Amino acid sequence: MIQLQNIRQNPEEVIQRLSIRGIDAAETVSQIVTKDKQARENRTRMESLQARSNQLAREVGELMKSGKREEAEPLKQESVQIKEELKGLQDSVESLETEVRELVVSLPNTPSTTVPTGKSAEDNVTVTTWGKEPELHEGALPHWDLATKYDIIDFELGVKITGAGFPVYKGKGAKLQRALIQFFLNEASNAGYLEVQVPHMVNADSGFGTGQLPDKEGQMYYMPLDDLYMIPTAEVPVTNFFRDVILEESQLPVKTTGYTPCFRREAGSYGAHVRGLNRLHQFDKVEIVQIVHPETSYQVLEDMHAYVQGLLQKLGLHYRLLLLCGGDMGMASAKTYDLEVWSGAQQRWLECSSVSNFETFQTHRLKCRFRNKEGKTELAHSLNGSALALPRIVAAILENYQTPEGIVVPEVLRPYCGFDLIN
RNA sequence: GGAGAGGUGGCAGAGUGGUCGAAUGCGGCGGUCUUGAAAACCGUUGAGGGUUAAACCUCCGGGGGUUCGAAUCCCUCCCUCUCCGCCA
Repeated sequence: MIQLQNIRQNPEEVIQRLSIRGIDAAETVSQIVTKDKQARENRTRMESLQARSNQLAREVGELMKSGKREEAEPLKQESVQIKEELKGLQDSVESLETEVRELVVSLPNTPSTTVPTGKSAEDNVTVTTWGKEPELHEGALPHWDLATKYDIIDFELGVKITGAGFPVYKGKGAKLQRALIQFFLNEASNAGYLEVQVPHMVNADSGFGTGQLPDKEGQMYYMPLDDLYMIPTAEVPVTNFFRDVILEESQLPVKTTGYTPCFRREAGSYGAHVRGLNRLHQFDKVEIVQIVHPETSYQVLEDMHAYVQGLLQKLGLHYRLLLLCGGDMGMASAKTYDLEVWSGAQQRWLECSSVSNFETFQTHRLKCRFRNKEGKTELAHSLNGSALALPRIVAAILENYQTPEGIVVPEVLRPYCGFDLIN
């Protein structure tokens, strides 16, 4: 969440920054400022009463010790009175602070000044495009037909055992999937990320820490019996490693990578563009996460999308890099790049990675700090990116590498697959 | 699922209802000593809020209660560990 201190000190700037997202936060911000001021005034009074109360208790203690029970009586009386007064004050401070907190939590992150203003995907900026459209042979098929033709992904079987959006990968389809995971993890390790395996369910605290809760509750599968959520991305468990952690400055940056399946309810997103692997309830993804010094986070953001581009290039997939406009970014992000891979048979771009700098939005919620040179604790910055999300990569590989003889496996994956053609 | 134990500062581990934010040990940091290091010794070392700086306030799993005063007593919830059962 945004730091209250920022709102307090620069309300105008916060409003201005949020306008990059196309939202008008003036009303919310002014409410926050007003209520915060009130809360602080009440808190000051409350604390001076508490100080008096503590002092009285000490004095009573002294008197009791030295046997002067009678002399303690008037002090006790005063203490009881203070307690009466305190009760109301405490309630008001608590409710005011809760209101302030809820308002602050409801605000999305303030975008970086380098983020283009805009409301929807149409205002995103294409930064670079790499490679070119593959020339497909006559009768080229979309990946869902290829999946059936070569019997490598069984959507119907998934429907039977679970439901729509839970495909079953079979044979070379399953092996291709495994090869990609292996390839991505190895690349990440080589780039200095610590590989981890994490739980696929998280508690509510973790969901809050990375920004999924309370706002995106409906996007996660929830198990009420145990009060746990299926992870929508490895970002959630991995970033929460650093909840309530104070790092030494010398430990930064902390780089972590993990493969997990991701579970998303995708409520209300059924339609023409969700066929095949385009949008699933369960999919595989390798994620990279970094906790960094605030001064370096924007450089790291550039490094991270460059790293992801490297993966796509090694796979030989035509892609483009987008700088998201304010309105198309997730609420926790200060700046996001998306990578979209070209889907040859569908003739459209598919998002396969999203790389974001959250600045202190997550670390503030997580209380993830580091000790700076002055020896004071300071919020770190967090970033993450998909490296990569598998289904759309699989879709692109199947479609773009198809030939009349079968689907050619990209060179770099052959050692992992153990075959070079799907036929 | 059954039975029991426990949740205190980075870790370990004390704590009689009354200067306890909390003994002690380890670790960390600074220093003395040393050519250097180790050892030894001395000092220092939780977080958040607040203040120019202090004062001061909050926090001993969460929430509620008793009391002038709660880490300590009561209620409640959560979590962890051990044993048994079941099981990959």
